[in-house]
Amino acid sequence: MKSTIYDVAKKVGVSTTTVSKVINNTGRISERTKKKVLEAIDELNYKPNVMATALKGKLTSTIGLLIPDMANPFFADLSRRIEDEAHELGYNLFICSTDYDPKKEKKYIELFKTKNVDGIICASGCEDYTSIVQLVKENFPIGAVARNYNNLEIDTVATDDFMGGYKAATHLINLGHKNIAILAKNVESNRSRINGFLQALEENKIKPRQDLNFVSSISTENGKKFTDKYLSSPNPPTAIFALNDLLAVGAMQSAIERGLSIPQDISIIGYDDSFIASIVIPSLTTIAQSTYTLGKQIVNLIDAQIKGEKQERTRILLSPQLVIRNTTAQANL
Amino acid sequence: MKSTIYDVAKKVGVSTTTVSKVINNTGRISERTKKKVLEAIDELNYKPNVMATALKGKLTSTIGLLIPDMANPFFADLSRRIEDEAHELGYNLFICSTDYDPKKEKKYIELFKTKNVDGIICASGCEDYTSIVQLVKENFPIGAVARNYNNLEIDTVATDDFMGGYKAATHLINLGHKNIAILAKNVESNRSRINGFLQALEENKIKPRQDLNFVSSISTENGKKFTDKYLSSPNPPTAIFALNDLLAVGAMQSAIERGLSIPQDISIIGYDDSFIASIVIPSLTTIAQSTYTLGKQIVNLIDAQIKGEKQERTRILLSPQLVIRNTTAQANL
DNA sequence: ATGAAAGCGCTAACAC
DNA sequence: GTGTTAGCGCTTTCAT
Repeated sequence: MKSTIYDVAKKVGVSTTTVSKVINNTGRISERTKKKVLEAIDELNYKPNVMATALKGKLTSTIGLLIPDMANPFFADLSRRIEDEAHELGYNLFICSTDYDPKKEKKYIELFKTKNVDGIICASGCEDYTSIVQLVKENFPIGAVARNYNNLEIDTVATDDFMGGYKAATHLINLGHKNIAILAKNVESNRSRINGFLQALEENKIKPRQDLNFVSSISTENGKKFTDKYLSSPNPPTAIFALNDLLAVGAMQSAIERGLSIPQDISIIGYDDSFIASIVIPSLTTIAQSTYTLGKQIVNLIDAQIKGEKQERTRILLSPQLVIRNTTAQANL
Repeated sequence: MKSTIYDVAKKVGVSTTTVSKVINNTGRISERTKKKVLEAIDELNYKPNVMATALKGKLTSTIGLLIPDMANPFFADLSRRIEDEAHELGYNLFICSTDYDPKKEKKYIELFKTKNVDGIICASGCEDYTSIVQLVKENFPIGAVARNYNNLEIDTVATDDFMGGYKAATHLINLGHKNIAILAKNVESNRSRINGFLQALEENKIKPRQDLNFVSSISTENGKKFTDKYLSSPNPPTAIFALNDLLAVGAMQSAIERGLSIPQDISIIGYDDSFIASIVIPSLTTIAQSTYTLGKQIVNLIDAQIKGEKQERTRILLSPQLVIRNTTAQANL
């Protein structure tokens, strides 16, 4: 049977109060009894019952993590980084995949609350983020990662999406591309990237294509399907900017199936620099977001918030990096 | 402030016992009061406090999941399936990555216990599984997925590794390959696959290569490195059996870098059929394990165990499927 | 420096 | 059909 604080108290011959005090390092306890209590705890292999502690209003050392989909390599990677840093700081993680569905998001947030999580990290990027707003209002410890809610005062660690789009476009433009198609899902982060992309086009007096259609979900299948459409249009692009590596791979498949050589006949650039970017052949030029920094920073921000160490909110915007590999080259005009 | 069972009781004008009874559907309550209580619960948006319920010895509706690495696509996928089925049944998931380290496994299991999880699903596959044995002894609800502890009486859903190895070898042998190298990590599941592989070789009177070296960790880098070694040996293989798709991709990279054509010059077969198998070009022939079935079944098994619905343990062995794509062809002798 | 006692929110005998 | 009461394991005043 699991030993309780009573067992420890009885064994040492003190009250549970005393034991509680040495555990929490509160009040004043003589070195002698402290030592004896510690020994007893060790011998009995006593572990405080989190349920009971939580019931008394203390923390549970648990964080809830909301992501769109664990099976998406970028988020799998990000989750792993968050997990590592969270464990480092003594937290356990509840992870829930929302599939960009605000209903699921809401349901999971309620779940998190009934389970008394100390804080919530949100990377889910639902278009309707009413639930998040609500949490902020309640002053519940919450942070956003890889998402940038501009109008919300919330701890944030994200990459600069506008800059990412700008960098991708600039790279392609410098290679002589003027006819660039876009592969994207219609979510806020992607719209920012597209704005950055358009800005670079404008600065170079290049008129954007008018046939942008958003994919319904992020998958290689959709990347392929939409690229097929672009390539069979009357005015096929010489380059494709995919706002996710998975979509980029779909674009590659489409091009190859049509007998096009990458990057000689068509340039393709992805986004995220997930591991698949270095796996595909030719390896994918892409815009990198550091899941490591993203994960580490947000956990520390949330931790500080939970501990009440800071009142003001912090917004960290990381600079995305262009990683040039083998899917982009001089435009073949 | 969050409302408690007392608030509900007061509002309706009954005792907390009555409220508790309608919540748990125990005892006998008149339809009239039942209805009134339910209404009050709704109005106050009352949610039972899990901590308090758990303290009374009830379940927490939480399951702990142990996997080697969330960033590994196979396990990311499996986790997602488990997550979906678990939510379906009303469970929340704690996920921890063990990196095949028994120390971490032990630590996380203790963590799970202090957090009062109802059960644990283990896919971590540590060589030293003392902690798992201990759990079984304690009669703690536990199940193994994608792992087959032969000598342990434990709920299990796994694919038949021996059969998987056998099928891979047979496919290659039928294509005329006699000189096949292996890429694997030295863990139990892989050793079973290799045994199946060797069995097929023996049945066809083919002598296995003697230069098998296990990789220290599963990565494309290691797949590439070890394939480099095989291909520069005096007697390079005509086919490679990689016990993980990631390793297979590394093998592809090595072959391509040496100017070999796949599958004309060398055949490569992977394992798992994770999404990367259909992403790489040429797409990868591989042995498929159904993460969907694996995940769904183990969660149901654990659920039944938690609810005390079954005493005997079940071992489900799924049949792995050969998925022929474009990296295997007739041996070029 | 230590302990008695109340109470966190809930459930389960047991009584009526 | 409903309520009284004790207690799950712990923390925290408030005494001493």
